[in-house]
Amino acid sequence: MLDKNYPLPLYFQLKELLREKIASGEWKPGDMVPSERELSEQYHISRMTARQALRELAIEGILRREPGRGTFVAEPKIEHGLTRLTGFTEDMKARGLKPGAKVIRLALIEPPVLARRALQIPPDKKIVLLERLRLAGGEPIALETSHLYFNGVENLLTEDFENNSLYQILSEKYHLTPARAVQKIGADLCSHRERELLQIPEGAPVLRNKRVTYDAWGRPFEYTESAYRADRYVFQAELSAG
Amino acid sequence: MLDKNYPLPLYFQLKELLREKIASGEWKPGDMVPSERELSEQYHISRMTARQALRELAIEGILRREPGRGTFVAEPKIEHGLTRLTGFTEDMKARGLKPGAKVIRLALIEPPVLARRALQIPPDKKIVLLERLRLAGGEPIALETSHLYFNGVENLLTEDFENNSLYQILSEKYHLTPARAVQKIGADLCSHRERELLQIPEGAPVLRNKRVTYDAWGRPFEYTESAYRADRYVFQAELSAG
DNA sequence: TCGCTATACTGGTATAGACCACTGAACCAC
DNA sequence: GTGGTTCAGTGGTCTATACCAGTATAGCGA
Repeated sequence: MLDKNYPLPLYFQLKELLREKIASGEWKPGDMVPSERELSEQYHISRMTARQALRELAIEGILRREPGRGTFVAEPKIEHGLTRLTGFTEDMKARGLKPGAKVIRLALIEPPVLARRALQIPPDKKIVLLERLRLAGGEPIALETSHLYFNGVENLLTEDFENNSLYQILSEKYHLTPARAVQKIGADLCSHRERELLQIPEGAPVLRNKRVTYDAWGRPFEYTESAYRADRYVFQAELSAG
Repeated sequence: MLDKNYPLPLYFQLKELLREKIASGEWKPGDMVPSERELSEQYHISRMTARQALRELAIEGILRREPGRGTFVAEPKIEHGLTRLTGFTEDMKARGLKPGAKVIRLALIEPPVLARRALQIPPDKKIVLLERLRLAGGEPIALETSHLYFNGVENLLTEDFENNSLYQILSEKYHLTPARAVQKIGADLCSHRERELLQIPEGAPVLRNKRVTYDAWGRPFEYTESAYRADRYVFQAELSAG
């Protein structure tokens, strides 16, 4: 029941109550929830108060309102995918998998052409190349080749990239936080090298991802090419109009 | 001024009016906008109506509300690199290519399981299946299989989908505008059927895309599976932090 | 059987009034 | 000056009521 003397607003108490009904499974996706008028009568509150609770739950994506029909429990929300900028580690955690990494190569090199162009690197400058086999639940998922370029990038050569997320190290030790990224996603057949490292059959498909990451001032600092096992990984994207 | 007889709701008219003040630069970021009570007196509307306009603009990130102080014009947003929701036609035009389509199948059918689940279709209801070979510059690019379900969907059977965009027809004739979509992008090898239609070699990779599209009320109305030629197409996404 | 209409719902919009907690400034006593 | 009180103004919450357009259905009439 709702309590007028409780410090929390009535509409907020009602929200929690409705949320609980859905979380407990008493109301299932697609079910109609009581109408605004029913709720106002049942809990002795005004229609506008019931309305505010329903409206906010609808904005949160928990309910779905249909004029003339009623208010319904929405289908379970799928996690945000593409629009949020995350690295492999955070990505895997969000999918409920334990992320891992095996460093294959970590070196200061002359940048390849694509990286030089993407990161706008002047001639004679070197970059750090970090190649890692990415694991989830102990299984190889992707081969990640990162090209990094910023002031003092050579300090990265002594970091431990097997037990730490790249973005975590960049953020905590170098005050370099990714603000924006552009990525291109394509399909391809695996190369011989990828075939061996990812333990997939010859001629198996892979998802290729090329990503350029920018800091808060719009400076590109990371260009990463990844090859994901197609049988273990899909990109998820949420699009919106306008 | 606001017009009670105008078909658009008063709070909506007020929103547009306030938006205009901000867009024109009359009100700058950080400025305080008139209080709810001032607006209700000035435009001869109730406080709740003014409140709804202010609340929605705050949700959109255009205004910032501070209890006890007032409502202010928000600082311009930094992010907003959201992926835009478009169909194949608009997508190809944006890439500077001439889009085309060849209808392979257009029929009223029992929905397959995946479509039934995605579109929340009750038993015994039929849907429209539209299978098209999509072209760009005369060359086959993708095989698109759309499942459509909404009130009056059977009228789609007489539409011309070779010379008109699906979203254009839905929007203009059925007042159905896509507001949100969730898509999953993966890689795979082409099937025999795709191989023939897309004119690619056996064992060639394809990009697979499964998309569920929702209208402004959050109702799913389209579930589309597409297979893109990997040698002709890449998805591009812009990500932002936070 | 088919199509229409009346009816009872729904959420959306709108009004008018009320009290609350909080902010900030003016004021006052020390 | 400093610390308190008062007070007007703000957004937040809440009640009660009203009408609208859209939806679903039961029942009637041809």
